[in-house]
Amino acid sequence: MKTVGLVSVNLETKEVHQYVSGITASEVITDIHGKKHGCVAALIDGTERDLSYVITNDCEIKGIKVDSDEGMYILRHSCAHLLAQAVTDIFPEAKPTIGPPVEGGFYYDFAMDNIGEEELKEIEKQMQRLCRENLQIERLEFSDVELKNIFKDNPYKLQIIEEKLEAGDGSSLYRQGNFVDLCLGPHVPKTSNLIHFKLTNISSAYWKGDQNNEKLVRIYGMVYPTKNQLKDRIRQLSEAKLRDHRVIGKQMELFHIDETVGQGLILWTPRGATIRNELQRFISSELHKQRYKQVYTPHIGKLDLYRASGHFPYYQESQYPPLINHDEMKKFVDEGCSCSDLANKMHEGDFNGYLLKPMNCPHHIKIYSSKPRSYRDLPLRLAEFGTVYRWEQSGEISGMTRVRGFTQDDAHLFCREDQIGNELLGCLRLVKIIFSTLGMNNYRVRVGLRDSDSSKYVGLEEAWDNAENSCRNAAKSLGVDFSEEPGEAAFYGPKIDFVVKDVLGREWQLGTVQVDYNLPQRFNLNYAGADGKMHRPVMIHRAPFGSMERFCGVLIEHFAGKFPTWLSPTQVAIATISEKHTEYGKKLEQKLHALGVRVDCDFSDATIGKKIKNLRKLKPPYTLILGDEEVNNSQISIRGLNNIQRNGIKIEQFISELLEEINLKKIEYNLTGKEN
RNA sequence: GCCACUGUGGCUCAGGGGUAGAGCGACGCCUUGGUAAGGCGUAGGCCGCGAGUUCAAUUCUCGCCAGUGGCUCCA
Repeated sequence: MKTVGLVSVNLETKEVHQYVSGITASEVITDIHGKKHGCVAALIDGTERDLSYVITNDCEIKGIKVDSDEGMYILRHSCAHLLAQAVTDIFPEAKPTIGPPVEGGFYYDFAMDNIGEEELKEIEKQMQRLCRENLQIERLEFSDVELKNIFKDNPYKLQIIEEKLEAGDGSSLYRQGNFVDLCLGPHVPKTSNLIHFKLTNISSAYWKGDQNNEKLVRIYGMVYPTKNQLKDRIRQLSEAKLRDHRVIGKQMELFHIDETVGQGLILWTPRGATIRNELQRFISSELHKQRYKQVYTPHIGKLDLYRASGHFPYYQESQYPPLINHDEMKKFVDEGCSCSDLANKMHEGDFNGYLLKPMNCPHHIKIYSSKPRSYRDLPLRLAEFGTVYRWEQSGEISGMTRVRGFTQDDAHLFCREDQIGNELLGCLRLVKIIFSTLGMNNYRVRVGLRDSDSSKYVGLEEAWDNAENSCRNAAKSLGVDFSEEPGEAAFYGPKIDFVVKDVLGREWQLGTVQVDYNLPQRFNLNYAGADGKMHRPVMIHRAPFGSMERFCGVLIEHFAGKFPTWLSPTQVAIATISEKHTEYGKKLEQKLHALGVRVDCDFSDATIGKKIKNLRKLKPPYTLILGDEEVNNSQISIRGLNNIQRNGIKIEQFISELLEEINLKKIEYNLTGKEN
């Protein structure tokens, strides 16, 4: 062995250690951190390497801990290989394609016949066997010619090799037992490192994500360094399932979707409508404070309006087809006009039908232009809970979060160029008030800017600079993390999006604020300036909730149905011990109802335990228990949703505390204290 | 839109070529009970819709509709 001294710098401590050339990364890390170093790979001179990597030169080395983000990705990636090994063991004809780690887990796509749940179990078992065999995972280097020979039966891998050749990335191979896969690595050292895994579901995908390509079987899974982490995640997922707004929505009777009404069309049942109504009242009062004007506009508009706005020509695919009037319909029928003729005529503007509005802006623009405007009128802020209809792809539609008819808490601000900054600030302030009132603090802000391809965008360069700076400054003023994303602007202006993270870790784009130079131009909007000349206003579109439907869906999951009292469809439930207490209960119900409190009662002859159990399905913040004790002393006993109990409360005290909690829109249930 | 899977009383689900079952809920009676299921009984279903195969279809096949998980798209 050569005895060349080599320097390795431990990045964490900046200490310098000397080793004999030919030592592995693993040995170095063990020397520095001890045997239980918890590393799955090493970062050597900034490049991720296997622990078995042989060091022959001076370098900087740092262990990659399994529970770091990088370490988890390596673990997941290795587990994807393990999955592929098990699948090819059981189904020799299956051709592995790609299997990357993703956030929360990994997947692998195979060209093979469809499989079901039972096969999935079989694959899991085989993976477990392979883990217990504790196979070494080793890296092998081959020339491209050799690689092509190894994968000669797998056209997908061959394609990848070709592309890698082109990119000059070089290719390597990883082997565990009799299984080899094309991969750059790094990987964990042994299959036993992967034992805490679970396959989660089977789905389908297309080669390279293109539906013109072959369809592949995709298997998803997750893996963790320890059994407890895996168990925690499984528990978290099953809890998240219980929070699913589609499940809770049914249980609490918040909304209904009926296939005879139509896909993606929400029927707000009374209890859900209550939540929506409270939210709308809340936002209306904030709009009033910010000197918005509320308007109402119809659900349809003439096709020409949307030809002028550009919505009809550019987004026809995602709209409901236009409506046409009786006379025209009759004329076309008499002419023996086919559907495609009709479509062509519509497209060419031969007749003027109506469109279900895909956006509210054209209507609001017409309100703006309904009379001459001067600079003194600006900013003009027009708000509407405006319902719009869009033809979402059928496979995309889901619960309340992806629908075809939805109501935006929309507004359009018409302002002067120099007012943009202030207006944006106002918009963001509004969003912040709303989110913080609802306790939704896990969100991030995305500022969408233009990229270098100027041909994609309308409006003047200087105007864009101004708008982008205003967006940036407004986002900064919020005091939350924000990212600037070039290329994410709309063609008509930069935008600020609010992305909320739910309990499952999924992200939902809710609120949005967008600057628009396009529509004022298309509709030739103007105002008289102080200089006596006509100027063009700028528009800002903004919707803090996005849509009432999606927002309520996300809120249901956010609160797991346990809404704060001011929002809860049932604020107080009343359960009596026996028939003797019904009269007292009814009086109390009337009193609360008269004060605007939403009450549900159970005066039936069921036992108190049963009544509580049944009422709990409505998730009322407070359940009042009324028996002899309470009736005789003009008292109540309160049982909270958190199961905390308070007895012997005077009715007047309860009412004043309850009303205070509702009026202040408190998030916590104050009357029964905090859960332990 | 594409792929796979699913569709049985209000809800959750079992069953399966000979026209249907459970639990919860609803309703009625008994019970008058103190904090997550008291007892007994009754009603409720064109087994998603339409065709085909069959002596016979809720069950098998095809088409459609809808839901679920993905892919793709999202002004």
